[in-house]
Amino acid sequence: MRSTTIKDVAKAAGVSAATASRVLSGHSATSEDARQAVRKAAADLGFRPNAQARSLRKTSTQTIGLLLPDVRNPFFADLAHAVEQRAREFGYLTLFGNANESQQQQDSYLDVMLSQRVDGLIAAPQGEARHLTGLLGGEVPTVFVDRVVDGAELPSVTADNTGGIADAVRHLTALGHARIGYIAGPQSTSTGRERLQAYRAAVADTGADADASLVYLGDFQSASGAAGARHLLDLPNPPSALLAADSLMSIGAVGVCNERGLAIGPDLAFVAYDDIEAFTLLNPALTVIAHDVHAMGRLAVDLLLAEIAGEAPESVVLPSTLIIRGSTPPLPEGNPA
Amino acid sequence: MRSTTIKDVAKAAGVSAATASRVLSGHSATSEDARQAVRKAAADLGFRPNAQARSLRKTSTQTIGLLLPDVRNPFFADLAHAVEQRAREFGYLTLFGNANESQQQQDSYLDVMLSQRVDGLIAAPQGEARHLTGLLGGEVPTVFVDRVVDGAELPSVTADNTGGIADAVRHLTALGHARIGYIAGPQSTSTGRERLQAYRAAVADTGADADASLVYLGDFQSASGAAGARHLLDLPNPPSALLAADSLMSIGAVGVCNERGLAIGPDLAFVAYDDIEAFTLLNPALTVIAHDVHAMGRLAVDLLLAEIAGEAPESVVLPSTLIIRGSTPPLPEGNPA
DNA sequence: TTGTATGCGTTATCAT
DNA sequence: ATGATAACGCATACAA
Repeated sequence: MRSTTIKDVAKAAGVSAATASRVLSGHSATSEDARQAVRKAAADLGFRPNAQARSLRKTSTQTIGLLLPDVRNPFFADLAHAVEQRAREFGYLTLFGNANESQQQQDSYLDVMLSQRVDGLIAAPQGEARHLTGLLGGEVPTVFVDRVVDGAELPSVTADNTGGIADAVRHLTALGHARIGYIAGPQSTSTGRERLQAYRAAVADTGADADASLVYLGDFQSASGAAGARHLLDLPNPPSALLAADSLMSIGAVGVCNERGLAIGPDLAFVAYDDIEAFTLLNPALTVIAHDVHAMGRLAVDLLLAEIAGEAPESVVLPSTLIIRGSTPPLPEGNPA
Repeated sequence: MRSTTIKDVAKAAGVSAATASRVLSGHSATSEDARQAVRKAAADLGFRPNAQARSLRKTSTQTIGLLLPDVRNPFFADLAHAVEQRAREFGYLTLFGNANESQQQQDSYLDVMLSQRVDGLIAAPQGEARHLTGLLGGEVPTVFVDRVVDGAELPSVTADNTGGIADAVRHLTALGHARIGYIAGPQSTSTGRERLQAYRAAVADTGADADASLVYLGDFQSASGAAGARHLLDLPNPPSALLAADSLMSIGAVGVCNERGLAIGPDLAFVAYDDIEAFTLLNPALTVIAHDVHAMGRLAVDLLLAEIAGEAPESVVLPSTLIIRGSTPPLPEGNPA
């Protein structure tokens, strides 16, 4: 049951292991005879090189680690796809870890990936710098994607959180909304923090109501979006517009509105973060803050490869685009007071 | 820049590499003194064992491969999550591959995973038996999930495709629909084939219209769902109900209906395959054929571990459940002719 | 062009 | 309880 090794191939081909290795990796000079014999023997025996042994000898594993908080979030699923396809173009296998929005699982995956000697790491991290840097103290080239960790001086590819949220708030206040409810992401993530800060700044800037009870702290999962919507709609003086900080929380929040027979659009304006196809199917379709996820994943890989090559790539911030749809219609009752 | 090895730890602790190894893997007997010294040295140096070297020496890698056709499909994203979490419980790392609904990428990932010497493989395959078995000719314990490959005698965890589709067709005909449009999955997958066959059988069974033009062959991606809807709605004698064979094609199809101002429910009954949360947000919410994806992923891991342990686990078929929602209302115009 | 010998980092064997 | 040594499978430096 032991799998065939290069020695078996060499023996069958009547050459030394070294020659077999040379033929199979196609590097050094080999004779036509040797090539034929070795190739035939390898095919006959179904030889498959042992990647472990190879990467023990070389120093690279041709493997990158991708650490994501939640694959079930369509944004990260798309990101995973983009990263994996791009890495594949360069001959890298993507080792995928799902932290499940949990510190502990994140740390444990980080540990495993470093043990696996991935050539590089792409992570959408959470938590604090000393935590992470303790783990990956310059051990391996790393790029942050979507999220960053303050104080960790690493290249990153992120979205313009601030601009996206500001656009959304401006759009809503321009429509006449003075009380905008905000379902925030967890403050243990940079995106959660930045977006909340941007919301507060934009509210202050546009003169909308800065009532602290208009903010609900969620956790980027659907259920917390539902809880947030309930909290905000139950307020004595409920908001006339809702803004949720990611797609899953948006789904939860919209579900609650439907339950209550609140018509999104006429009764309540709604802006979602991240553009997922299903949002265009709702009636009305949701206004969203959109990003080029594909570019994000692609760039993350490119930056990582540059880093692996010894360069010091610049971080990239991708633009956010507000896509206005039916969920944020002009208010019928006229202009803001 | 070379990472610290067990020899460095041994030297710092003033013991041999063998003793250091014994302490760190906690197997054999060691003295208290040795344990303390080695642990301290390892911590000080930030020693992280090289998994490559370890699995070269042992025969296992504590790694399983998961080969999926498309992470961006919410069904497979959920499945990936379930598999990964379950594997993790048993100390296995999941090596994840996205075949992108492409034979070629599937084969290439299979090759890489076998080279990486995964201890087992969970795959939602496509294509033909000789193709796959050529690749994984008993080399590694394997379990099929969701899809199977005919002729490959391997344990599998699948859903009751036939029952799910039959329920849906019966439900629609009971409502009075005689012409049911079907957007099928690719016939290179077992699920695509089984579901189409089930549709045909159920149509014959219930006496609905067996017009071959009511079937459109899609590819499990959103765009083909849209194309299918257009094709079917443009028929001279269009169907009064639509059934799509997966969630992404459902999304594409619903988009087309919206574009055309066709009201799902009143104007056109709709049943989607797979229950994704966003479907409950539509107005009306979609009737779906649902499955317990989490159980599917979990079971796939359990079967695989059994196989790795040398057992011969039985295949499992999970039930399908028809969840009736607003997209398939009773027809106002009375009973079928 | 080819073979021999050595080492990658770890653990199992066999002494002591 | 511990140390020296060999071996896992592969790729390369060096010799021939």
